[in-house]
Amino acid sequence: MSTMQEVANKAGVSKATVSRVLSGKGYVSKTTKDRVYKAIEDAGYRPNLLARNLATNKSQCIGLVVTNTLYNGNYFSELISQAAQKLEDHGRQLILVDGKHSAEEEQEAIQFLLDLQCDAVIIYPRFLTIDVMDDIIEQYKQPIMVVNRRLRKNQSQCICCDHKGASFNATKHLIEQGHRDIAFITGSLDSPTAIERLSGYKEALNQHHIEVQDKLIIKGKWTPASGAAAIESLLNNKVTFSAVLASNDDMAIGVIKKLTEVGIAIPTDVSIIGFDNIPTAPYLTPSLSSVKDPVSNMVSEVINRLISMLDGGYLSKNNLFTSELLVRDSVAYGPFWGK
Amino acid sequence: MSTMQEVANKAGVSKATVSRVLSGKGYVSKTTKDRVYKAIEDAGYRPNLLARNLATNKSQCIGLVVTNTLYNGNYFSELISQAAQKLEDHGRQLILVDGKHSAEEEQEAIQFLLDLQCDAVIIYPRFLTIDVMDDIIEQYKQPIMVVNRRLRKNQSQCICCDHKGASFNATKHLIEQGHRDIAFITGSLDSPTAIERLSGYKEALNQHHIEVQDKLIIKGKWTPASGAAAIESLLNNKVTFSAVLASNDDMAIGVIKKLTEVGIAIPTDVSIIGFDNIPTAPYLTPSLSSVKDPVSNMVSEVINRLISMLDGGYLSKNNLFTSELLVRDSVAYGPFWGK
DNA sequence: TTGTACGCGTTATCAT
DNA sequence: ATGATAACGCGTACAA
Repeated sequence: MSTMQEVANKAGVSKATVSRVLSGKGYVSKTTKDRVYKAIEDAGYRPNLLARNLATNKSQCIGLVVTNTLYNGNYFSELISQAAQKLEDHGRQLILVDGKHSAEEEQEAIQFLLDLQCDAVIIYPRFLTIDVMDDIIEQYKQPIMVVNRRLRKNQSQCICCDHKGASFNATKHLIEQGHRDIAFITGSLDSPTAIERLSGYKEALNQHHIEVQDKLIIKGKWTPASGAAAIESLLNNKVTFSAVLASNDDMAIGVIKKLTEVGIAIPTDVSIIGFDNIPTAPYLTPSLSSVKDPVSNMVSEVINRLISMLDGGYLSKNNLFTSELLVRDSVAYGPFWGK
Repeated sequence: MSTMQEVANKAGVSKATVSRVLSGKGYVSKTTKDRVYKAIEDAGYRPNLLARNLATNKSQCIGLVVTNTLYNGNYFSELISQAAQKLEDHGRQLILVDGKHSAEEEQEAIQFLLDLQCDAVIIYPRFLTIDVMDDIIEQYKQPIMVVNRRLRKNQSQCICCDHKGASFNATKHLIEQGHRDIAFITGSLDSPTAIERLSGYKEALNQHHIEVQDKLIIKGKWTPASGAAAIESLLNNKVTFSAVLASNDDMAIGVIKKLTEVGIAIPTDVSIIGFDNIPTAPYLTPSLSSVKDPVSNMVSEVINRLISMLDGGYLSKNNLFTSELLVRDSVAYGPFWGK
């Protein structure tokens, strides 16, 4: 409301002095300091951060771009709360902006944050290609980090997860349990993550000399409804399967819902594994096994690295995080893996 | 990177002309316009939003403050995605900042957004008292709207929901189903919402001349774990109950988990209702009935009203939204309400 | 149609 | 220890 100049007038000093008091830099006598504090109080003065950031070329803000198509999943809250917490530890503010639902809009969101002079930007891309991101990174002076994509040129600016290996291991686990007809529900195939998970599944089958059957591979769209639809199409086509690997937990939940609806006992007849497991998942899907995606670790690492670029200090070189297969003890439905 | 002045030099014109080209305001000849566009392209120019906002005293940004203790619930994603979507429709950017986990920090978050000169701020408060919020609202020139709290002084700046009435109705429904011993699990009692829901429960019992039994009222903390713990203590103390009203769905999920663990058949032996139901809930808790909290409607209304204050146009006076009891058809577990 | 010059609210570099 | 004053990058009356 009131400006620094007005405070200065009230206190009978100059703008410069008020600024010194506020920043704590430079000498200023005890008495005038008190006068200034009082004037600030009286005026109800608040600094205009736009002006400050413009002058200092710093903002203490770090931007995060996420597509709103992710907002509805379990994944999102984990991502956001982790990022907010971690940045809070380093005295930074997180600014989340909506990446909306296209590559263009994701790019606009990034540029908005950069134009706002955020100190750094984190991208959790969904539609943007790595080439475009590589370009953007080189175009701007602010550090930009990409989560969950393997960049081509700026490899130190990204963190990713071995989705293929994770999927391979999950499939291998099912095979070792004796399964041969394993249905696979893909994510949206315009997503690299979905592709990697599919290829891990295929590779595991190949390595165990089990034929990859096209009819066992159904396209999903990450949502519970698409998981349910996928399993329904399998049933309608009378495809035989004894296990399901769904490309994320939401779809696995849809699968469980559909199977129970038609009277198929989950643990006895079919084994199911999902992906992306987050902390609250055990409550939502008590006996669904899942491959934990290391979001938290990745976000944490990304932020550590950004802070180190801004402040100096921390350094690490871990670019690739691994997933962990969580086989849950069954609770409500009996043992999942007991054949 | 490069400034408007540099673009102007490249194009052989003045800053003002570049500015005119960018804003589309004022006359500028076709030929120079083209020269300027080319210069902008060549320079890779991007406007500095800090400077622009400082000069215009507008930002096209609307801030939202939410405690990160909410980030992990289902509620949050619904809230955020709704807000982002709605603001997108009006050409505004949503900026989410972390309200962290105390009244002071919530207040700091608000002031941060205001200091950033956001055009308006939306608060979904968790710890802040209405008195403090009333003060803040009067202190700043930017419009501030509060969701889910009934302000004392600035009643037109808030939107809320009749939690008490909703809880009353849910309880009444259980009573009409023949239940007499209805356990109630509260939310964190430092939350007004939790208090209102508790009082609705009590009032419904009173109105039906059913004694309020203290041993049936257990304190929870909104989390699934606390719901499970609550039900466990009831069982340990051999308290008789035939229905459970949990103050949110997360706790209800914990209740279901615990009951199934100890071998109590949910639908046959006990009826359960939760609160806050969000769109994806049917997949998470297929047969849990729930009282739908009208978050979407409230957020939508708040944003409509803000936009109208900023742009003019829309007007509405609906300050109080009502909840709706959703009794689900059971799917996996048999009929919930069949006694 | 275009250019000049000032203001936005700070910080920071000089003198004093 | 304090006060002018020049940046910061942009918008905008006003003049030309």
